[in-house]
Amino acid sequence: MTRQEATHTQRIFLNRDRVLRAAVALADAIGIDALSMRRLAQELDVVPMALYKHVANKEELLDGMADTVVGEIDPPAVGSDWQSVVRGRILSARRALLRHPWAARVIESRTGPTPAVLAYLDSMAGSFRDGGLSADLTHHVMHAMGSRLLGFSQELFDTSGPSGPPDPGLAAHYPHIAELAATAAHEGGSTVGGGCDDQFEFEFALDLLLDGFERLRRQGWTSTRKA
Amino acid sequence: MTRQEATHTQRIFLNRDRVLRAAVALADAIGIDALSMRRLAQELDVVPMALYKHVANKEELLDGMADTVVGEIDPPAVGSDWQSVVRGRILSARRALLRHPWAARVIESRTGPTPAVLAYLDSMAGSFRDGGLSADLTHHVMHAMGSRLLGFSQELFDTSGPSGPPDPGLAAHYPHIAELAATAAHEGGSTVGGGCDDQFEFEFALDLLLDGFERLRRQGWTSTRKA
DNA sequence: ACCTGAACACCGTTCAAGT
DNA sequence: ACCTGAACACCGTTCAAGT
Repeated sequence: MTRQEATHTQRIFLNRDRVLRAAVALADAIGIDALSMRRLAQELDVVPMALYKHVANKEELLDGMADTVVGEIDPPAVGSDWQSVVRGRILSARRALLRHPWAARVIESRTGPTPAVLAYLDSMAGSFRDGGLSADLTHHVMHAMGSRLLGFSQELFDTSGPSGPPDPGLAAHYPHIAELAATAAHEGGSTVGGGCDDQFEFEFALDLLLDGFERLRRQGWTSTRKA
Repeated sequence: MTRQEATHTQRIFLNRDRVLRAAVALADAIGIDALSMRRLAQELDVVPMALYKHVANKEELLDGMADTVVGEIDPPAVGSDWQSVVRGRILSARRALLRHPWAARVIESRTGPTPAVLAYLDSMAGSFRDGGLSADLTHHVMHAMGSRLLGFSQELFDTSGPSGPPDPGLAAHYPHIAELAATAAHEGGSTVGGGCDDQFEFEFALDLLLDGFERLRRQGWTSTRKA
């Protein structure tokens, strides 16, 4: 079959990469809950079962989508102190997650780490070790960071959406929360309903942790449990 | 209809509480993925549509299940320093989540905070304020804690399951991770495959954060952004 | 080798009807 | 008032068949 015939009949062969990239784009467009094998097949002008030649099942599709997003994280910077390297990489991971709002939930739902996640975590562990943290401390530091290593905000609820005017009943039932909300409104400066500055909160928590780790490193901290 | 007749015909009327308690018990038993409206109805010896008189839809059922678990968290201790109060409450929340392994995912999937979560967060904010943290600092501290306030481990993957023997190929591809795994194996003392001490890692991260907050409080920290 | 069609065993939810 | 039965519009996935 010549290229012209292929173009004419619109028979472009599927492959794993095309499936994954279409899945990522579709999830970006319609949300992860609306992404079904059937809907994805429709997007690729193909019958649902055609997908199963390139992906064992939906879980494997989600694995591939997670790895696609993790693959977008920038490589580590060189020639900086370890805190800058780690900080910059995590902020890059956060930007990747913000580009694909469904990605955090998908990564979290994987039962085990995918190859790209393992590679990323290995690289991050290397950055801590290169910065002079012991293997012992690096281990606990990686656990303490947890999903934040991949740019997860770890907030309880997505505050980025439309927050509307503050509920007048809220202050009566939840006085302390109302007080904090008022604080945010004053600080934000811009729109009152806008709520919190997610980027500020993310960096506040990140820097608090990194500073804590550096303090432990300087103290020569080791876990006190028996060997 | 007398009570005997009611007993004989097994017609026990449904109500919201009975539905929620059955849902929690069923999720504990068969896992959250297997919990469907149809399966829950079957457990209650009722036709699926009977549930919709007591719960608007499945989302509202999940809301109720989340609040049931959050309601199990112990009240705050009295007469201690703020760090002990907060720490004890969060460890209680963690125990509740460990009793209901599905709960973290369900709470996280709620689009907004449920009433029990709001009440809990308000109470926690109060504990920080009573400890002498400013409203400003308390606000950022609550964000920094995020889901950890409710006992979430925030780890990337569930390390508590059966971890099996270490993959021999892992050391070759991911040398830094292999080194950390070796550290954990030595420390754990007990079974080599057992992996990490989740409780230790949780308390390590928690105490690091609480210590950081107390340091900021002593310094009289305020967010430096314009008012 | 790669794609198709029909079917299976499920979902959450509606609607109109029963008692 | 509370529960039921049947149906609708979906799922992920199997299997045997097409080309």
